[in-house]
Amino acid sequence: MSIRTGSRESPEMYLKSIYQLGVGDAPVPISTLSNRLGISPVSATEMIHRMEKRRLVKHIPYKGVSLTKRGLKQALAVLRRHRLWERFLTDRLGLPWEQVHDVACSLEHSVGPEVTEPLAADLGEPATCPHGNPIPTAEGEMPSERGLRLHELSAGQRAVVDVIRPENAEILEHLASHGVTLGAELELIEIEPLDGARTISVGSKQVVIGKELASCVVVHPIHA
Amino acid sequence: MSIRTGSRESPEMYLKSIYQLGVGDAPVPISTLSNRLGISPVSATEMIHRMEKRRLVKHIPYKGVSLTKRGLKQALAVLRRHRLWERFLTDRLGLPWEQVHDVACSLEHSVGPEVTEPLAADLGEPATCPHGNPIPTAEGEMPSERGLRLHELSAGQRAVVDVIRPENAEILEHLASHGVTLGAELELIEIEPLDGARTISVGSKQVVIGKELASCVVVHPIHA
DNA sequence: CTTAGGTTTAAGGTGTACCTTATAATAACT
DNA sequence: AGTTATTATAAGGTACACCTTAAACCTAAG
Ligand SMILES: [Mn+2]
Ligand SMILES: [Mn+2]
Ligand SMILES: [Mn+2]
Ligand SMILES: [Mn+2]
Repeated sequence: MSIRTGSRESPEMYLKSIYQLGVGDAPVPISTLSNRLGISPVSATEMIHRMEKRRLVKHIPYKGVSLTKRGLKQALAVLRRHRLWERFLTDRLGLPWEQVHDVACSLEHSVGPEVTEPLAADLGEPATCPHGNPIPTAEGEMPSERGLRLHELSAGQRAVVDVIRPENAEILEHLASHGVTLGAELELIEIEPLDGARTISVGSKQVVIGKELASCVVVHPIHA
Repeated sequence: MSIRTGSRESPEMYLKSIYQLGVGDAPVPISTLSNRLGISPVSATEMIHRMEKRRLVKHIPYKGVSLTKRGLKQALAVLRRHRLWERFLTDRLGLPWEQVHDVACSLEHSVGPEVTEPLAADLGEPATCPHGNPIPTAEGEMPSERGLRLHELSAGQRAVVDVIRPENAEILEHLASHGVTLGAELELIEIEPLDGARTISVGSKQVVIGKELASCVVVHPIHA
């Protein structure tokens, strides 16, 4: 039977986080990483050392970590699995979109391409996850993400919702309850001068959304 | 983010194995268990001790291990997940039946009922896995398995294949290549007096199968 | 009733993945 | 240049899940 647990989980989560925290080729400070993962900086450093031995990351002391070619490839593979499973959970099983992220975070470590690719085929090779984030290709190419954040719109502008990020259950649920879902068309009515809260109209309703929350919504402007 | 790996895998594999090795209420010797799992008896004993603290098993020294109510419930839940994933992999993704067992053995530890039950519904609440083994119900009831093994048939008897067990890739592949698949109708032609090899006819062909292998095939006799 | 063989415990290790509490080293800022 | 805050390392732990070798123990068979 051979049990061989292997535990790919933790290193894969580090890889994914490093990828997602990185902007351009700037190294990610270990503190940022440890913070995101909810792990002590000392433990994160330990893990980074182990991963460096496996040539998954490069650590420049006092600067941060960056992915090697191998690491990047693996990170994108995990991200692909994650988003494909999310699609499966919503499209095939009908789970609510605010719930699928956590489940997918567990499934993403459990299978290889022999399952992922047939799954992608069955789902019709989707380009994005249910929250609008692009799915890396099987070859490890990440489609470039373009788009404005909602808080970057100016008053009077109309736009369509493309992505919600991060994929936090509370955020997703809250936005959805106000009608802010993928594909929704909205108009920015006004910006509160003091706290930066945004009043938007979506559907027939008007909603007020804090600047913080507004920055979670990625849109593309339209002229109507 | 909270990484919390938890590692349900190993204990769950022990539970599943104890369930499958148990006949009736007889305790399973740890040597049998350690053997099945490919783990040293000392390590298995260690694990059993940990599981006993969690009230998953009861260990009677020099006799063996048996599942507690809690342990049994969990074992059947794992088995249900395993067999549902197998069905998913064959029915939805079209993976070959000799390959799905190993993949399912990884997936079975990754999700809870919030996924399993919608999955079961999507699959049409199947009663058996692709290899014919019964799927425990969501309530934790195991449908009783009845049926003769192929090596228990006498010459001249006709029967239909219900289950192949164990779900070993080589065994499955070999049998399938001879036309011995679920639902196949066969007739036992003769039994070799010396080594007990069975000559059977299946489809239009005649095949010789060792006694060992014949015992992996569960059938129900028919009168034709 | 003895004893051989299967079973358990003891002892000491490995590697992973986390923790805390220091202390050292460095980068960036005044 | 000196101070401060961040970052890294050192040291010592925990828990899991495996390993080996050796001694102790029980059971069941002879
Ligand atoms: Mn994950
Ligand atoms: Mn998503
Ligand atoms: Mn398994
Ligand atoms: Mn099966």
